[in-house]
Amino acid sequence: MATGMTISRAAERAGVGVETIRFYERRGLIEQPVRPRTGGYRFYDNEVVERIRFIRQGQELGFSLREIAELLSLRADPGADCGDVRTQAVSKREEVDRKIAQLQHIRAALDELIATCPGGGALRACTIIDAMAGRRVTQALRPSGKIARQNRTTKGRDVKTATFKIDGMHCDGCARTIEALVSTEPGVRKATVSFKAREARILFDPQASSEDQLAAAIRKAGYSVASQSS
Amino acid sequence: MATGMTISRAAERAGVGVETIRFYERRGLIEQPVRPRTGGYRFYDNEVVERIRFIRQGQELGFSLREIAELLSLRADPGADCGDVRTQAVSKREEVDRKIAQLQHIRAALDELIATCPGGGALRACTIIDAMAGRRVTQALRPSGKIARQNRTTKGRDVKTATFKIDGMHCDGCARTIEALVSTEPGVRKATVSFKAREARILFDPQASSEDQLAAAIRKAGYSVASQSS
DNA sequence: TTAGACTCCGTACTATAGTACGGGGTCAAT
DNA sequence: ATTGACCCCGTACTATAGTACGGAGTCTAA
Repeated sequence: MATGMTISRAAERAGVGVETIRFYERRGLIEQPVRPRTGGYRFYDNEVVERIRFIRQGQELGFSLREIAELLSLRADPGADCGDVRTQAVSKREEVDRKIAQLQHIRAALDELIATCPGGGALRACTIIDAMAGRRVTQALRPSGKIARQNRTTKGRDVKTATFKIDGMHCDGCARTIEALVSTEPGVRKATVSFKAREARILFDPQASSEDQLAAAIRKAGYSVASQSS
Repeated sequence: MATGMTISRAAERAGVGVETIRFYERRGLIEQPVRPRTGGYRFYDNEVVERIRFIRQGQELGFSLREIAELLSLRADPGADCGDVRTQAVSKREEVDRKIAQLQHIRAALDELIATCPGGGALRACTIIDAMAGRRVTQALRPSGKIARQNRTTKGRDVKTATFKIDGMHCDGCARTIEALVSTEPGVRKATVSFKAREARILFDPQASSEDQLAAAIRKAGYSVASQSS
């Protein structure tokens, strides 16, 4: 393989600009390249291209140039203090593991979002934040319904039914989303939302909540409540 | 749970500065907080704290504020076409997968470095670059059994399963990388790569692609395909 | 040997993501 | 009512990571 290329060729191969290579050189991220004489052109080999690619990759993964420099300077030389290098490498590995775990978290949240969106998914994950929180706080109120309605025998219970006309739903998934979200409001016994009828029917305890509160909860999610009747 | 705190409390909880919150607000990353009157103090709830934490996390993982805003705006609700949100979420998930694969790659390289270091053994992997390169270049072409079967689904669409033996993978990250890359090829329905079995199983439409094309895609990434079905 | 492409170097400029400042307003406790 | 801590807003400054510029030097092929 032709080892030896000008700066522009190396830049092209690594997918960066010429100036970027010079910049990395100044920052000490890549060593001073070979040069025929002082003032002559720099010459690069594939190793440097590899190194630059690694730098870019590291940046995409959220490492700063300083951190990348640290990674690059980890070398298993005889002569360098192995224990020290090892310690550093282990701590870097921990950081990498942390990042992987966080990404897996986000990935799972996206999965949930994808499952929720096109209608059919019954989970109440409207945004990634919800989806991420949902998987931290264990599913306390799954739409299984039984547990949610368990502790109602304490007081003499009034039960009221509110019917809202809702605009802004785009699919059955939206209806499911609203159901889930309304169900988290205090005092709500049952929520049935129909996408087709553009209507929400909510069974709730008027001592724990009110039509206004429920409507506000629905509006907060970005839907508009056109009319409310009890 | 105390819902309602001043900006400094929210900043403290989220682990950022007060100015940062105002900055995110200006950038539209967090919504305008509730305020008693115009000119009054902002009031935040835990949701916002959660959101800010998510932003910071995203940054540590190499997402820009713009990208994070995109992630945050993915919501299964009105205003946006559900199909579109889904598409975006899927593409974000792909990006997350790519990052995870790269990190697993780096992780494996660090492992190698750690393993190499303290022993006085042969030090072939001196730096991470070496360790990373080492897991791409391996070249051991040895033909083994080729398995391919043609399937006809109920719709009459041709679906073929190709199984490749792959050499050169050094960790699970490599397997994820190949999966991701093969999935971008036209006509590919599903790609499953096992690091342990050194095997790729690809479900594809033979009218849109071919075994040769798929194998070429894998080779292009630096792995070697030991056997390929026809 | 000369034109044209490429490279050298230092310096200046840009984008992103905050951080700091300062003159004033708000709030809760004394 | 006053004080002191906190907050408001706009603007200015900083760090990181490049990018661009421009005049001069280098290479190479005709």
